[in-house]
Amino acid sequence: MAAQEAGPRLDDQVCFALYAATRAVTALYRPLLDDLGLTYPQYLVMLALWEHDELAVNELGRLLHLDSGTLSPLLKRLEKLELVERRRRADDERSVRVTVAPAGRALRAKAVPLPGVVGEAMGLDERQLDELRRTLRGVTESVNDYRATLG
Amino acid sequence: MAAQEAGPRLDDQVCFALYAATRAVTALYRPLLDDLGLTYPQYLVMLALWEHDELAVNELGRLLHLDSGTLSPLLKRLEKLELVERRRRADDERSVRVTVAPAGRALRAKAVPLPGVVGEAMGLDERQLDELRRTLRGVTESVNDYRATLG
DNA sequence: CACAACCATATTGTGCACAATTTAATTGCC
DNA sequence: GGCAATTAAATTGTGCACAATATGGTTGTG
Repeated sequence: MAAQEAGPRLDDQVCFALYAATRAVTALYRPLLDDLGLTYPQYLVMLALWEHDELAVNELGRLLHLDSGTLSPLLKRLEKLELVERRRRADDERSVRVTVAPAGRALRAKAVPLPGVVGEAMGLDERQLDELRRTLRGVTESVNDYRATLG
Repeated sequence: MAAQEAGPRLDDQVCFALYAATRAVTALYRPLLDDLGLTYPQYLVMLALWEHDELAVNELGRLLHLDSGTLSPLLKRLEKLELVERRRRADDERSVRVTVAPAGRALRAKAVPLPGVVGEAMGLDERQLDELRRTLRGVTESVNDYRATLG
């Protein structure tokens, strides 16, 4: 009954399944996003900005679970592409507000078909996609709560 | 009926849920793996080697879906830590076979409790974990097949 | 007002991922 | 045997992630 193996096995790990699935999906996005001139993390930032139109760096970080070490250089690249604008707030010079530039707004139309393509490639129906998303959000929240009890 | 939004929304994206869950789980692993002196990708490599004892770099790449650009420097770091050994095959000098060094074998015992901790932190029971793993593997395979048809 | 505590962002350094190229060895074909 | 095609790793360059630290601005307290 007891496993002969003296340790954890690669294929038993849910974490590896997660890791592999994430990389497969972002690899699928890559050629599609190439047409928009974006990387996948840049695409996520644009998604957040298209929805909110204006966000401080720390608000973006809260939405995407990313810190300034990741976001600062990424936002500079988006700025150089003229997709976003960054401006220090007049009433609090510590804070940088990020807004969508005209070229960034125009890009949104090209992003509309992406989720459809990716959803189809995943081979799940609407209900399964919904359940997977719910499960993953539960895992994320549960793991982050658990981490908070340690750190 | 039709969405008012003119584009995809961040929270609707299964891909973002995947991305967030993967990063949360690897962040949970990080302090645990610090005790073993490993990063998460290095841990995956050790998992594969503990199971197979000897693998060529391209076999390792097939198992983990990684290429030599990622694996070569990673394996050199593991070699410097004296956890693995790398040796060119005598009968085919192109191929590098990677084996577990004594210190790497000893490390396996310390890795045994990890999956239990992580499983618990995810807040899913055995059956749910199993289903999630199966779903994720299906997604990975389906997406990779889809990518292959694009070429 | 001075100044410590705090806050938001930026910078530095390490280690993945991955595309593209390079190097070196092997195989296939004549 | 000679030589093009193929194969396996390694290298180079870009862009995340993230820890640790630095920079500069703001707030609270005496």
